[in-house]
Amino acid sequence: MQPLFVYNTLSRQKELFKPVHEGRVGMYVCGPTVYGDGHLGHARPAITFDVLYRYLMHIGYKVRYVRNITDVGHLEHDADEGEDKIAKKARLEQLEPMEVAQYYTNRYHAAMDKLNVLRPSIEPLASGHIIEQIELVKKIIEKGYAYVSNGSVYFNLRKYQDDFKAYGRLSGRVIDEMLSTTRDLDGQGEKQETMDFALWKKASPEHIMRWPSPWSDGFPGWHTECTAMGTKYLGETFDIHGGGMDLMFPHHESEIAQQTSVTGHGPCRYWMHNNMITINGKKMGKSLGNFITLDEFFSGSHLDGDGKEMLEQAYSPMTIRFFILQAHYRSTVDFSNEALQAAQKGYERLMQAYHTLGKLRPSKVSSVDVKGYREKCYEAMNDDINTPVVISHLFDAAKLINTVNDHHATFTQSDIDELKSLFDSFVFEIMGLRDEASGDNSALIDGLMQMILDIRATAKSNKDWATSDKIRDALGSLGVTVKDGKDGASWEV
RNA sequence: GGUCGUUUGGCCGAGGGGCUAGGCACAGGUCUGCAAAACCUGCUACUCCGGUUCAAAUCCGGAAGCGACCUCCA
Repeated sequence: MQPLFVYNTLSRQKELFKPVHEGRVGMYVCGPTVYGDGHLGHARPAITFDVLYRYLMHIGYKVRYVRNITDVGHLEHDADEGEDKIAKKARLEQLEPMEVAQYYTNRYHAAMDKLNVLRPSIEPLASGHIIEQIELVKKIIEKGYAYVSNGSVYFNLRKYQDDFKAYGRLSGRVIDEMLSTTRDLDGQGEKQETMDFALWKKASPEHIMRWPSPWSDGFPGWHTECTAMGTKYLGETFDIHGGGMDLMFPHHESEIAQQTSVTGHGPCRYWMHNNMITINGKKMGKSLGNFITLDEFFSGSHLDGDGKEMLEQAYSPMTIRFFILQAHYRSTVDFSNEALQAAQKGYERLMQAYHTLGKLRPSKVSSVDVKGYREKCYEAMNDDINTPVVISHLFDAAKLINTVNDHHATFTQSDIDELKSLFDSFVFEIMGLRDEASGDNSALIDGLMQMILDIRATAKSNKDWATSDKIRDALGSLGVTVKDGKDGASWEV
């Protein structure tokens, strides 16, 4: 088993990963709120934890990966009055709330499939676990860490903090100070302290998403679903909880509080957070209105607020995936056309090298050392999933492949096999890249292309440039590039 | 205002006391009827100011820029 080190937000350092149950991993990642199309920012946690999921399986773990769908809706920050995102969208579009949720869930799945993000083991819906959330709230009340106020239930943060002193540990916040400075208990509405957060919220008459509960017809607070569903499917203590950095506070902090108030400890051993994607240096997000949806990337059309086209071209799903993997998950990545185009070129270079590898003829002796790449790639992955370094090693391997192809070095068959296996493992299986160029009827196309290139070779040997150029141009207009080399012509789409 | 993080070459982006990151772009060369690809060569950077050290982009202190989260609000 590879020694995997991951950065634990809780301890602020890299720790050797050791699962609760040997050989098995329970992983929970905060999924999307389905009230709008997924954008580039959604792709980051999905891809980051997809690679972690793939890697854990690759090194031999049996993984249960839970990623929720929030279809109950968090309240809109700037909503008029206590209306949640999904309910608002539904009202505006004259739809059932669940119709909205289903529509965007389908769209999310389609986009993730294109990005080659594996479906999690369990993808629970918040709306399907209202009972579990009510049970959770009951337990918190029983333990004395919540109070009922006018049909709503709030978490008693001060009592929790007095007993556990844990709130703020994850996000590095000093909550005690904040608590002691917010003293005016009057005029705060239903809450005893402004810091208290809702576990159950009574629905206003116009609020259309609602469920019965012991306290009121209403809906669960926005941190309860992850606690309830995480516990249900992964147990009271599981291994990894992931999500975007923006969820660290208050969402994950509150999850810890809820879970700790019931069991005396937090939900998991390792907290992992991916950083944000920025656009012109600013976080890409729904609330800022500066996001570009994934479908827009795939189609190459996005108009910004001023009606200006932001995308110079379409970017394929694998270009997006490669772009994200070329940065470490804990760094911010800034969107730009130039960076995306560089990613596309790099991705294509890697894929070309893989194709070239399949065509190489082995020599009796090897003039290079192919060993070591695999070990270096494992080393990088074990060092907190350092995909950019993995990629750099793979580029080194790609260069070597091209060198051999140009007859400046030689491979034995075992060298070729080793490199093929290296690419299969790290490029395709672990990093989840897909070869977009290779189609299904590739055998037929290969045959046709070979024939066409033979004709062209004949024309060329007769110095019939008109014919050879015509073939090349015609193929070019179909998107097929002809590349003349020393050993004859090859082609690519 | 608070907390945390970040600042690397034309661009993206790793690393993190002495040793080449890698990719993209660009320039020259090899190959080629031309072009493209590939290969070779070049471009060699760490915000600023102090300090520690034989040695700092890397550690310490300070400044500035940028960002995230928070403070209002569920």
